[in-house]
Amino acid sequence: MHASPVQKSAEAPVEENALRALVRAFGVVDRVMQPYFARFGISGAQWSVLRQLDRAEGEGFSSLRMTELSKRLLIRLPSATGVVDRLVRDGLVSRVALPEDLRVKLIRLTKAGQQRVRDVLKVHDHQIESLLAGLSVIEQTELQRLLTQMRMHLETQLNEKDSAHRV
Amino acid sequence: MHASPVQKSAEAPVEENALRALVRAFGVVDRVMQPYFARFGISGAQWSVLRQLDRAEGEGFSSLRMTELSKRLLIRLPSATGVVDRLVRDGLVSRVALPEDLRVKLIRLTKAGQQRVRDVLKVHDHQIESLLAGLSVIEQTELQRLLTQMRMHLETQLNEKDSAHRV
DNA sequence: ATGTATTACTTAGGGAGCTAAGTAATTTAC
DNA sequence: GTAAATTACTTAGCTCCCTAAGTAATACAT
Repeated sequence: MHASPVQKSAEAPVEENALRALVRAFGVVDRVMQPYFARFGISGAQWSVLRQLDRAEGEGFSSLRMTELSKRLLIRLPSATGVVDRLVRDGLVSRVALPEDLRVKLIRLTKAGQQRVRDVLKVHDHQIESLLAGLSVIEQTELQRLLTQMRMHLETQLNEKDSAHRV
Repeated sequence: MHASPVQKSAEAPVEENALRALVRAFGVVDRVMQPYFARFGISGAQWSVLRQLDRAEGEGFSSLRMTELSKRLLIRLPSATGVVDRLVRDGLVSRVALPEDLRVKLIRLTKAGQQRVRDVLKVHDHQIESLLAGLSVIEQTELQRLLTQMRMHLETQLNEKDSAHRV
């Protein structure tokens, strides 16, 4: 009945804690970002698409095909179809066929989509900054390095398994 | 200064990269873990529930109520309801009413659920280790520290907004 | 004691991710 | 030149997360 003593810390191995920390941090980030994007009438996933298209414009491409989009977003093709469906429905993006290859659908920002991107960008840096205000810039850089290193490792692992598959 | 032809402010601020790194890392972790858990006939979310219940047993509680479960999992109550529904359907967990307060539903592992936890635990440490093999133990610890610090900050921020709400 | 709040949980409905199984269009192979 | 394979994308069906709106059961307040 005395609840005070010791926490009995379950000694979960360090690795488990790092992973759990990742999952939890992501969960919280997600819960903060969702209402933020909702103010603009979009979701986080939708913003990712809009930003990629905007970025593509900066690189001189006025549109992206679905495969390219899904690669850049690190999601599977069917998931991309869904997000794009909703963006089309909301008039922020349009699907255009590529004449040379009718299988390909090019996705591009509509005027409204471009405007939406501008609206978000106006306050975006500020939002991101406040999200990460709990860490110093040096810590942010370190965090990014560690996460990227981890991701690289995992992607290698994933690819290996993929090929093993095919053997 | 130097900065070449100045990439149009593409100076993607550090913060954005740290956040993106987080989102991407989580995505990849998720894609690795999903097939892993699938081998045991469960999902990642289901594993989280099973593990919490197992952990609770270790702490001397043979069951957890929904609110407690959702708090531990850092998800909202309705989300917990869904996961538990599927675990009940699959016979790994059971819902029992608390006589003193009929609003409360106690969730506990069934025999099959306990067995499933044991099956997973047999290989779990190894799996987690291989996931994080891209980082040294020191790096893992640092990553965990940074993520936790970041999460704390965000949770504070969330709570503040919640209260602002109610004012 | 009785009517109102609060609490614990579920239901309804929407977005997003996944895999597996379509459907066209294009390429390759014979 | 047609049949088979491949490619690009969509559809179907599942889990999981969310918010908002129920529904009971319990607590509170008069």
